[in-house]
Amino acid sequence: MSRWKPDAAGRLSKAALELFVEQGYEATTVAEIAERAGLTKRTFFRHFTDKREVLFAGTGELESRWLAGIAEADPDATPLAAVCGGFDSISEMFAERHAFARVRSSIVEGNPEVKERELIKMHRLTAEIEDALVQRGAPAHAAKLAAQAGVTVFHVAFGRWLQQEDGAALRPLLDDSLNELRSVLAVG
Amino acid sequence: MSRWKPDAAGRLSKAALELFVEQGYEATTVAEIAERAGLTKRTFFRHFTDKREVLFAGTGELESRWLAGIAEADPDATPLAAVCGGFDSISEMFAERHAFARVRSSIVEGNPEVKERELIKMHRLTAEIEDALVQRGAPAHAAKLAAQAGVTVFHVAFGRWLQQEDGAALRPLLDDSLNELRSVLAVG
DNA sequence: GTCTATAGTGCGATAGAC
DNA sequence: GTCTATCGCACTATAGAC
Repeated sequence: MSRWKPDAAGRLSKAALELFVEQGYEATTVAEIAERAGLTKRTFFRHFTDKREVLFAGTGELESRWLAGIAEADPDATPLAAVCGGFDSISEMFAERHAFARVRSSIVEGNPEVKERELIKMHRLTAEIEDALVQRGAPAHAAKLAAQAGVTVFHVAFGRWLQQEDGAALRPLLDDSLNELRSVLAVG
Repeated sequence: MSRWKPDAAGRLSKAALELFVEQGYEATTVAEIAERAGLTKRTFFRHFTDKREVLFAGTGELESRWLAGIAEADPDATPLAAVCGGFDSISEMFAERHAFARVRSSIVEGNPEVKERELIKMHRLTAEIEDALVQRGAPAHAAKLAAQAGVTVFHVAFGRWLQQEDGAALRPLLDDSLNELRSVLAVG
């Protein structure tokens, strides 16, 4: 039996989301979040660099799944095919988190400073995908464009998934989104 | 004869860029910028909401040219064609600013807080392009994807243009970038 | 932990243009 | 007289140095 309850970071994230819903993001202090999680403010800052960051606890998993998907793609696959290689795994990851994702999204969209952080995270993710493609031997330009296209496809599909009332699968929306991007580019 | 020298904002921008090159962004104070422009700190903040913003004085022109290009596009043009409608005007705008753009870019890339602001500006621009496409009657999804594709194309082309030592035209790079995006999406 | 420098704000005064 | 761009000064908040 360990001395502390497990998953301090998870408990902090959960407490934070609850409080943000109850009283709003700005009105919630780090001390309150820590208290609800049965921890101290100091411990909060050991796990998260700042208050915004508690809303990005899951970001690392998206990134690692996506990059793993690229790493596992057929070495002969095109850059775009490699980028899409992680879509199955990503969709699985979100399968049980639809309600959570909707709540989280409403907080992010409602707070410009959190939204900013999200933009930066997405930008970093794009850069890492690009790097991974270059590692696979993709030409620099193709890597940049494929990475950006993949993130756009994800972003659009994810937005549509969030708009759904029910938690239907993300996976088909990713394919739809990719096909729509293709047809948008095909004409004109 | 008016009481003040004209173009206070322009003088502030110029002074700021010079000082950022000479001593770095962080090491330069707003008071120094104002002094070099023959103005006071208080006046600086009448023209720019904060220190970062002085590096985005030209952003509005890019935006207005791009949106004007969309507005002037053939009503029957596809969303993507409309998005590309402003490329001529945008290329002209940068024709005489290659050296300036390279210097500015080095400052933006070297300062995370400025880079953040740039990401946000790009995001807003994308949203405005999307809105303009919706105004033209484009379906919501197509508008979002075409806007994002257009900004990606611009971003990639602009990056390549900045890397050039000489100030060759931006225009052909935009076409190249669009064609590369098409071929990246065509396969895989 | 304290101190300092700087970002950024509020507000009244000024000196013209109209 | 009003309007506008600027100045000047006192202020707060905070990040970084020490």
